[in-house]
Amino acid sequence: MKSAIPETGVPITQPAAGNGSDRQEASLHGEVLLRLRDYVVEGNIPEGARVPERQLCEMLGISRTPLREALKVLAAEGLIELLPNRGARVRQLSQRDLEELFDVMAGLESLAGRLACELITDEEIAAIERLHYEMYGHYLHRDMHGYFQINQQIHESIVAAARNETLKTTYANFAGRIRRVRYSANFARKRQRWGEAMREHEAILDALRRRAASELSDILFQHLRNKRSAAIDHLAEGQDTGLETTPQGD
Amino acid sequence: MKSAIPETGVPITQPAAGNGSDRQEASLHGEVLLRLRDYVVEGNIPEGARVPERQLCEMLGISRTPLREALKVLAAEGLIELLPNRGARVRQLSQRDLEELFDVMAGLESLAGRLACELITDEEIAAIERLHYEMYGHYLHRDMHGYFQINQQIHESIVAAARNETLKTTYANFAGRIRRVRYSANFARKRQRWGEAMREHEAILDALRRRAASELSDILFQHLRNKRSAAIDHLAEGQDTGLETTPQGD
DNA sequence: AATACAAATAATGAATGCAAAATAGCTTCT
DNA sequence: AGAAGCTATTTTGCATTCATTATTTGTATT
Repeated sequence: MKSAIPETGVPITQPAAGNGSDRQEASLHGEVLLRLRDYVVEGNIPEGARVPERQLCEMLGISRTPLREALKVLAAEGLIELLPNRGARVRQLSQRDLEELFDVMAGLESLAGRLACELITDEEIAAIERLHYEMYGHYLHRDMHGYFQINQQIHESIVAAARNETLKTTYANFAGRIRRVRYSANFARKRQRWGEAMREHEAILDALRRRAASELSDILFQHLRNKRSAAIDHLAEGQDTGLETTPQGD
Repeated sequence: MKSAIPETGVPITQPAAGNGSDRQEASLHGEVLLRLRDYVVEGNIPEGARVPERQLCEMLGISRTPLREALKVLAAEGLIELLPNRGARVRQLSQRDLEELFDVMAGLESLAGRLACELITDEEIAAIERLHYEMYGHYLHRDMHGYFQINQQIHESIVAAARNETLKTTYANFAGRIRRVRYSANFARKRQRWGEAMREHEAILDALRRRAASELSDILFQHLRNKRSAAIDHLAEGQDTGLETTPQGD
């Protein structure tokens, strides 16, 4: 058998030349790290599958040294795991792993809400309100995809309003780990749960307007907890196929 | 000038032989990573100072390849930073960085408390109570060091009671980043603040006994927030000397 | 004497090379 | 035919080497 990795190979020719998002890294290993991380997060390699060094080197047009450095970092981030003398594999998340990840995400968002209450401006709240109503529109039209997009933006806005770069980075890290599952989980959302989620979002907005830190913290945690349940349930159902059926549109 | 790094060099002769704590890593790079992390966390290299590859290679008795892999990981963890073509430096934390780190730690402990309320056993609570009274004894005897030790144990017990390995790992990561400062901050604790901290701990224990998740979450966050203030104030005072005077007993 | 310039030296970043381990393939034996 | 054992190939882990960039040292000039 060849390998399950699609050949999206675009060699790194111009290190850190204006390639879309302005991620800083000028060094080769930095470039490799960013590209590999995306590559894995986007689900280009099946869960549990080997991450073949040689093939990736060819794909990226580099030697093994910077690639291996990047792999070590990805392993530290929890995206892959390194088996001694047996190479790297895409980390397979057990149900328990997912529960833990969702809970930590819930804790981080809960913290973000708490901190946001301290310094958030009326303008920022207004912007979130606009997003909220936009999302409500998608809800009414039963447009799951649009809803999901705005939903993400709202949560990211709250994290941004916390004015804590460390928190933001950590949040992004965990978000990457569960991205595929999360997407899948949102599609699994039952109609009833969807309505609940909308109500929770209204409560979030309300608490935010009143800068009620503790209260917002509680609501956000519960909100994420409920998402967790939906996601876990969904996965438990489709356990056999695992994540391979996860939509990867974007 | 030679270098500011003390020669604690003990070459890695027996990879993962029973060297105290049972840290798994069998590979060389893993060994190096663990040792280097401790080396940096324990403050053997002054803040902002270069991390000389060659010297560390000699000290550890390895080549540059595994060392550089470890450096990449430490950079990802936030302990050091890599300047392009200019090597690694021990990350110097600005006051803002510290504020952010303390807040994230506060959020994580707050989360830990919330989760702990769900499944903590009476035995675990009893164990924390014992620690609490032991700590109270240190408080009465004005034994700052003993107090600090037990204090750490209590917070770690709460994190452990959350039954979330991901959280535990993340918590440990952040704890490592601010370890030196934290130690210093505890010594800076004024008598009045010390009394407050004891009362807060009593409230923590009370909420834990009642499994009052939201309440415990709030108390823990506030508790850590107050620690943050003490630490930041302390650092602001001794800004000139920086952290070099930090006691490093253990 | 101080500054600017230039060569020498050392450090970094990445590629290559080599030994050990794992996997695959083949043969042999029951 | 199937299992067990042995060899060949591949892959991994680390050391070494090479090119490039920074830093230091020395020299000349104002």
